[in-house]
Amino acid sequence: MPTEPLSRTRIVAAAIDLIEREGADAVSMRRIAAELGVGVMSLYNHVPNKDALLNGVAEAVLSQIEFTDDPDAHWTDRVRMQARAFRQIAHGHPRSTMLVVSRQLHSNAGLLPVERALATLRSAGFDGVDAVRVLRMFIAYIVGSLLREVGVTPTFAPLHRHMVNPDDVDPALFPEVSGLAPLLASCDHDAEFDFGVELLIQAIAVLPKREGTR
Amino acid sequence: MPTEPLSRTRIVAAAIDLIEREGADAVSMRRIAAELGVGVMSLYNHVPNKDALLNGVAEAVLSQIEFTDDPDAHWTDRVRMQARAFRQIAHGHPRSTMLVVSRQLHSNAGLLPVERALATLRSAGFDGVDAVRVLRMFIAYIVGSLLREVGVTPTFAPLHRHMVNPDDVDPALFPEVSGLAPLLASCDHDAEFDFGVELLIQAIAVLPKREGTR
DNA sequence: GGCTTGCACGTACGGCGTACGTCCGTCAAT
DNA sequence: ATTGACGGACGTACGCCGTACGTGCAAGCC
Repeated sequence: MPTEPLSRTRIVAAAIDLIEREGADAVSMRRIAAELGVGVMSLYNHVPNKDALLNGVAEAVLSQIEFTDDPDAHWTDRVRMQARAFRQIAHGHPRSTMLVVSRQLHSNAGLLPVERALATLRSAGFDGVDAVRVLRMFIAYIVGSLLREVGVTPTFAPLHRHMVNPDDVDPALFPEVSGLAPLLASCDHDAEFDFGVELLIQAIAVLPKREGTR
Repeated sequence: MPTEPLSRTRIVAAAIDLIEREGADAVSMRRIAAELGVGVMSLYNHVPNKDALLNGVAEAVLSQIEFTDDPDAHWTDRVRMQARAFRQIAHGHPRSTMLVVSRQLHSNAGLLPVERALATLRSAGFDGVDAVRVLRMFIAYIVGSLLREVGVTPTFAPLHRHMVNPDDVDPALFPEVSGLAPLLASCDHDAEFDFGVELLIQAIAVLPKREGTR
């Protein structure tokens, strides 16, 4: 049985699989090797160390997002589409999301979304300074939203679970929180995300545009 | 020499100190114990496990932020002030920031900022549903911004450092990125943060307000 | 004095990342 | 056909990690 030869790609795939099945904490070189039916140290023939492997995971996930950009559409639609495309990560690879947003990628995988976004914003008439500013703002919002969605950051209902009975929160100390507890306890991530995106788009749409494209 | 008795508070303080000095990776029970001149297992008399200790760190940092809320100020000013207060975390405890935003806190420490924010938004005339929505949106933006600021998330200039010469980015493939490289490479976090906050405030200020406060 | 209680501490176990050395199959040059 | 170099798979070993468990000691109570 000529088992498929080991390769960086296969290793990364196994890592992603493992993360999605058992969470990021379950990832160890030994575990991945076991998953592949291979000795631990064999991995190091294809990957310099664990950190690089995790970067590989982040890149792989990132490069899977499907940008279907229509250059003829209105720029607001294009921005909306790109934001949503990025959010696919949270759906397709929820437990890898943290990895994707928290690693500095020095490869082209990380540059493509940036390039697309900047092109869209420039085509909308923003100069370089504003395009970068707006992009950074969107990224901050999207990253924060994804983290909430995959449960890294709280909904900022610490009443997420675990304290179903709102007895734990003193209504005298926290009247608003306890009054709005039902609203805080549930979160429609789709709606929540879109609400923010629309608000942001609307906000930047009225941003005064300078002339000198520089 | 009656050395100060060990206590949860002292342990948490040592942990924060260690994180800020050497980064979150340097934190281990052994290391903290050594820092306190104490046996490793003594820590477990005051803290059930490492995870709980890290929660303690997050709570301690979170509860240090100074909210100076002026109920008479215009709500837009109050929102601005609260957003900035939260951002103090990144300044006062940069290397603990990740911990603060990524841990689900089931204590009052995490509820106080939420309570303040909700109260402010309600006083501005938002009903419960909108207040929660807007709050979530702000939190997402702030969390994302803080992570960028403390270097967890890239500026989304992967050209942050390490690739000073923009030869690594192919101008043919990434015209915008390479054209805007100087802008992407530097980031004035103060200005960037305020830009977003102002945009958000402005956006929600024009949000239609429903009547029925329910 | 005896007894309980609480805390500091040592030892030990299983798991981690990875440096290093070994072994073996393949293939080019002889 | 023989040899030699080479690349990849693997085992061993080291120094870390979190923490379960047991021991010993000092203070407070009867």
